Amino acid sequence: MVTMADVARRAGVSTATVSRVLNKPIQVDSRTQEIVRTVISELQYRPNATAQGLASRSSKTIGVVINNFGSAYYGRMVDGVEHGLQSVGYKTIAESSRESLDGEYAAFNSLLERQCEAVIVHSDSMSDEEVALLFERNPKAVLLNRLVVDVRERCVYLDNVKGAELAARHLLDRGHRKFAMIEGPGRHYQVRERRLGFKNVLREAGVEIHPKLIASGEFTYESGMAVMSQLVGSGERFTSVFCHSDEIAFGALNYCLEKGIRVPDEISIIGFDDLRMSSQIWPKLTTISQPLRDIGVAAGLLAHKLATGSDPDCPIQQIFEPEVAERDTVRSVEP
Amino acid sequence: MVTMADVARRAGVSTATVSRVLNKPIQVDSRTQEIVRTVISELQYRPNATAQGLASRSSKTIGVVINNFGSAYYGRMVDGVEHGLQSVGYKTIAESSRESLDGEYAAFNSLLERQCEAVIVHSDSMSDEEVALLFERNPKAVLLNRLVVDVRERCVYLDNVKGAELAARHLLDRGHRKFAMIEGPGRHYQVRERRLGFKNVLREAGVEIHPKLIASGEFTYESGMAVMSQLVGSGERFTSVFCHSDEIAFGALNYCLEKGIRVPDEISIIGFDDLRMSSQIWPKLTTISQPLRDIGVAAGLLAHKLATGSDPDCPIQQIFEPEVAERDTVRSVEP
DNA sequence: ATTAATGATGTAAGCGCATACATATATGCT
DNA sequence: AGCATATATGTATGCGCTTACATCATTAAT
Repeated sequence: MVTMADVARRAGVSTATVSRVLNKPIQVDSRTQEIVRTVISELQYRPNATAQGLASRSSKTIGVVINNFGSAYYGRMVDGVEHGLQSVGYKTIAESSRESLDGEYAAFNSLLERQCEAVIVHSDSMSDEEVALLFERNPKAVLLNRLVVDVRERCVYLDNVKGAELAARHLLDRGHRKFAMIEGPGRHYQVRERRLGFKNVLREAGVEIHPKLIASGEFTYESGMAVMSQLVGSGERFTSVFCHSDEIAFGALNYCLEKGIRVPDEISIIGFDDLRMSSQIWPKLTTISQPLRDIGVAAGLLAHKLATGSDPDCPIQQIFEPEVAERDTVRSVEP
Repeated sequence: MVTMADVARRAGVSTATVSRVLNKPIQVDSRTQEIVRTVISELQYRPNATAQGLASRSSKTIGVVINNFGSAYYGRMVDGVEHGLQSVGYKTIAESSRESLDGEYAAFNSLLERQCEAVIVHSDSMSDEEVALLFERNPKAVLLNRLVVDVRERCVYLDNVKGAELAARHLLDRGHRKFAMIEGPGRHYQVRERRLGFKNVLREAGVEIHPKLIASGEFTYESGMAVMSQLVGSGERFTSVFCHSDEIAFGALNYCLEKGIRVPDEISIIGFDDLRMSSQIWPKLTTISQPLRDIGVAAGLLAHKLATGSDPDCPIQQIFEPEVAERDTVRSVEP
């Protein structure tokens, strides 16, 4: 490994000067700068970021913990985080929790040990109380796509209640009165919010949803399929179903198509997330869209702000608004 | 920040002892171990991985450069890498190239500066020569899901030629004789391999493919749609189309469905990749499946082997075999 | 010409840790 | 009791870098 000392020796200067041409070039004479630069490239010198971090007590990196890398949902957000951070000269380290509570803590700690100056957490397994406690202990933490009121100033998230309200109104406006809902697992905070928003609107509209037509499963295709089958077999009739995620909606949709139930003619389906695939299937899924990448960017910038204490030029958006992506799986019915 | 010295002082031992209870606990008396451990948790001490890395000259981390985080294709592999490395006590840092050649070099260098002991590269933009040169200069590099013969001992990849051959035979066996092919961008090595494999089989079978029915675009849904439209409009008839990726196939499929062309009744479609979505759409896409996650795991282990020089228990698989995922977009025709 | 200010560079300390080596204590053996 | 060995701990150096401070050479101001 070629070190700064090697460069310094060969260039006939001190290591301090080498360090300066790398970090504060204004302070050094342009001629010596040039010498040092050529030596650097001759020797293929590469600064040791580890040593830089130790010496400068700043790693210029921010961590993010996600559930896994395999799903595009997390990927889009990490993409955004990296993009936002890059614009301010910071690096990103993503670590996955492997879908477990312990994993979330482990990843969080690991990122702190790696000297991340702040860490962004997408927690699916912690309770609100656990999040609040963790954040109280760690002031340099940002919560990704979730709201915990005790630490709301460090949350960047979609308004899930509003998203579910949009879904409900969308169906209501198109004449639907017989609803079903496929929820995600109750431990997820999004599930509680989306349930709330959906029911709010129905209540206001004076429409009932039959208890048998609310069922829950995992946030997966397979689960969506299974739960849809259960709903259809329940004996209760419904003209539309609100799925808590697009993955669930894909499963529900495919169940229908396989069973010859026409969508949207017999049953309308509306999802939540607006994954890229949602507009690439047939029929195209009507869903609630959330700007995952933008949310990631904002989280990155907020984390950077916490890390550096610097105030950015423009305020950082923390609450993002969902929209209805109106496509082909919802039709109008006679009320 | 609480350091080792703080712990040592409070526990009444030297820093060396603290370091030992963390790294080689066998060497220290169980009673002092306990004391140190309680002090550690009292003080909430967290070892500084940066300093550890500097002092031990080993970061125990391996880097991986991918095109982006937003697509599940890369995500699956990163997932595998992380999984494989975790099993040997190594960490992963993924960095994206933002889809550019410069980005690939930048990410590679950045990972080296961050003291990764090896780096795994998924390069879409470098030529074979560029890869070979880079790898010659950097012995601790692994090429992900691509073969460059000059450095074949450091490649972990799918046999793309065979994959395309499988696709061709699958169609041939079902009576198809009029083929079309939608290629990805020619700069990608996979494209060259897949084209080769497909043509190989057709040639052996003595079947011609009309030049007008070979078209290329990007590895995207939109491009697949556009190119399919072009193919259909070409005037040449065909009963089946081989798409170089599932994304392309999704586009082709949706073009057909929107235009009322029945799949597979009028046109059969076969893809390549077997993304998770491929079995979650309707009709389910027949495609060539590649074990992305396993490929990632293997790449991680190979990188670890290069980094440590240690030989793993079992040999590391470098060539992975594709399979036909037979589903609902290919039908048999009368020859 | 003298002094002060400015600019360019060097000196040296120290970031938090691992580890080779030295030391001290306990154990086993004859 | 005396020695060799094993076990437990401490001492001190250095990993590669940044940076406060010191030094020296120029230049501007008086």
